[in-house]
Amino acid sequence: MDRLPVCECESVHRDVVDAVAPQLIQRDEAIELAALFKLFGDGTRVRILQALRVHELCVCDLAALFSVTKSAISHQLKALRLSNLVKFRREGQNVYYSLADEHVEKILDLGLDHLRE
Amino acid sequence: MDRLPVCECESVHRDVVDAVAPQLIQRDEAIELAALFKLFGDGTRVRILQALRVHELCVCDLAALFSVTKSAISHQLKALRLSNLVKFRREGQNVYYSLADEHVEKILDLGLDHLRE
DNA sequence: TATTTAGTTGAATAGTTGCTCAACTATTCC
DNA sequence: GGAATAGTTGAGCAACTATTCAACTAAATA
Repeated sequence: MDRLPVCECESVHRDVVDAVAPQLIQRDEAIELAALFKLFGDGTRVRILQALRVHELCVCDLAALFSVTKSAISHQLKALRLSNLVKFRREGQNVYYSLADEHVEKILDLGLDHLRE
Repeated sequence: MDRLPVCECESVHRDVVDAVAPQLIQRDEAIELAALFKLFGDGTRVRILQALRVHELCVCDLAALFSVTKSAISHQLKALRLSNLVKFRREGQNVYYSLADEHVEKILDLGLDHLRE
């Protein structure tokens, strides 16, 4: 049985491919990883995360900082919340958001390093 | 003149917002940063990058590894190439791709750390 | 209880994206 | 030069995404 049902190529470097294949991450894990980075892949979310590393902020503060609606901020915060990139606490009518852990900051910094190098 | 033309909120923590605002990255830079992470935000591209950290590979090899067409791989490689995440060399009919620098690996590792912690 | 403000949510929409297909270029070999 | 194979590219399409809008919940205050 052919091990390459889709690719129409014939010049596959069989030895290299066979050596690389077992070292790859699983397809499902790759998709999870991509889903994580996807959260960093939007200008609004990146700005939210960068702001939260300076100080915890409520939805209104973030909306004011970026001149967007509370609704837009809240939608993005929900996505960040569901993936455990931010945490929050309610105090009266306000909900204060902050970064969930230091991974988030490290990822942001590495990205900036790459851009600025 | 009001400094917050869009946000309809009234409970903005003016002092905190004013303190945070000057520490934010510029909007344009946030968008660049998001564009960078967006490249890591697709399962196929993440798998390509993970494969290339093991060994340089030609388009055919990648297509075979993931059972997708050369065209799909080539489109994704183009995106990665344009953002300098991968480099390539032609040898005869083959074009061999490899990672452009160690930032790429570090970002991938941080992402995996976050998932696996 | 009624009112006000902060925040969330779902539906709708406009914009983006990843893949497929077909046509194309580049290189090798005859 | 002509055929074959590797790779690239652009158009088209289906799936996804970020925002807006309107309706909703939650807490404070009178």
